[in-house]
Amino acid sequence: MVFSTTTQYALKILAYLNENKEGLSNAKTLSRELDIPYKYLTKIMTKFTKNEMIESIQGRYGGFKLINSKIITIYDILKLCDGDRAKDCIIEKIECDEKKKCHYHDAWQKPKESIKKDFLNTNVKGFISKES
Amino acid sequence: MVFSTTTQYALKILAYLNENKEGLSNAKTLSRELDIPYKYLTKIMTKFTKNEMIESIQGRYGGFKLINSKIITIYDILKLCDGDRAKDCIIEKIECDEKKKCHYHDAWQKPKESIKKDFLNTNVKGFISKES
DNA sequence: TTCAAATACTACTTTTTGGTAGTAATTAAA
DNA sequence: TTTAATTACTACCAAAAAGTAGTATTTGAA
Ligand code: SF4
Ligand code: SF4
Repeated sequence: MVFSTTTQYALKILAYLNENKEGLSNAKTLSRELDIPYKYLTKIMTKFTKNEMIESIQGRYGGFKLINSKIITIYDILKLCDGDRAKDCIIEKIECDEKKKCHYHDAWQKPKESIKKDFLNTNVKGFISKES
Repeated sequence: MVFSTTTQYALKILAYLNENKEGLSNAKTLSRELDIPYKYLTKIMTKFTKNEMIESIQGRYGGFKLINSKIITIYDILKLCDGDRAKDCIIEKIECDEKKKCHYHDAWQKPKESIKKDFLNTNVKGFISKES
């Protein structure tokens, strides 16, 4: 179980933007402060912007900031960064239900629930759970 | 959060060997039954054998089987398959303690505990927890 | 209107992971 | 002792992720 480099970068970035809610953060600063390669960072930022995860202001004195009204969960980030790889199940058999479950299914349930509830399904800004 | 292809293969293999505790399972069968590329599988198996995770019998009528006395946890598999990538923390800041923790630390605790206790730290053969 | 500093875009290179190919070594039954 | 089926070894190839380079576009202040 692994968090991809890109996901780790993304989480760091969002945490930073959350700290700096009021102002704009520019790529140069983010790169320096978070120790992320500048060019790689800008690539990620553009993707975020396109997916309306954050807002970008172009031109001189531009930068990035969180969209105040928007709830972003860690799961949203995983999906965006890792795409298909971010799945709920370890083994990924095509057919499985209660009757025909794999060796790991039961052991996987508790961690899975905890991940979804406490971790994935919470807002990045301050961690207020989306539901329940 | 992602389980690498190799880890997924490994888990499937160990589950299969566990089903077939009595006999030997050979690479050809494992490859066919678990839908894992034959050559890639044999590569993994050799690594497992070298790390004494399983036992291999060479030559005709050979194959692989679990070592009865041995406890293998899912975490052992992760470490073997993913090496350095398998970590306990998402963000991997170098310096962090209770006083200086990152944005995600608290939200990460519960899932982390559950993963370690219920999932990672349990024996692959039937999931008897190693400790507590 | 000019210009400097910022994001956006396109294309490439490097590193890591996943997968293949071919051959050598091992083994037990015939 | 021969042989066929098996694991082990070495080397390579392909695909994906991570990182880099250069240029175009945008923007607000001077
Ligand atoms: S039985 Fe459960 S753990 Fe196993 S493959 Fe299906 S969903 Fe995943
Ligand atoms: S504070 Fe906790 S979650 Fe954050 S980097 Fe450190 S150990 Fe990881």
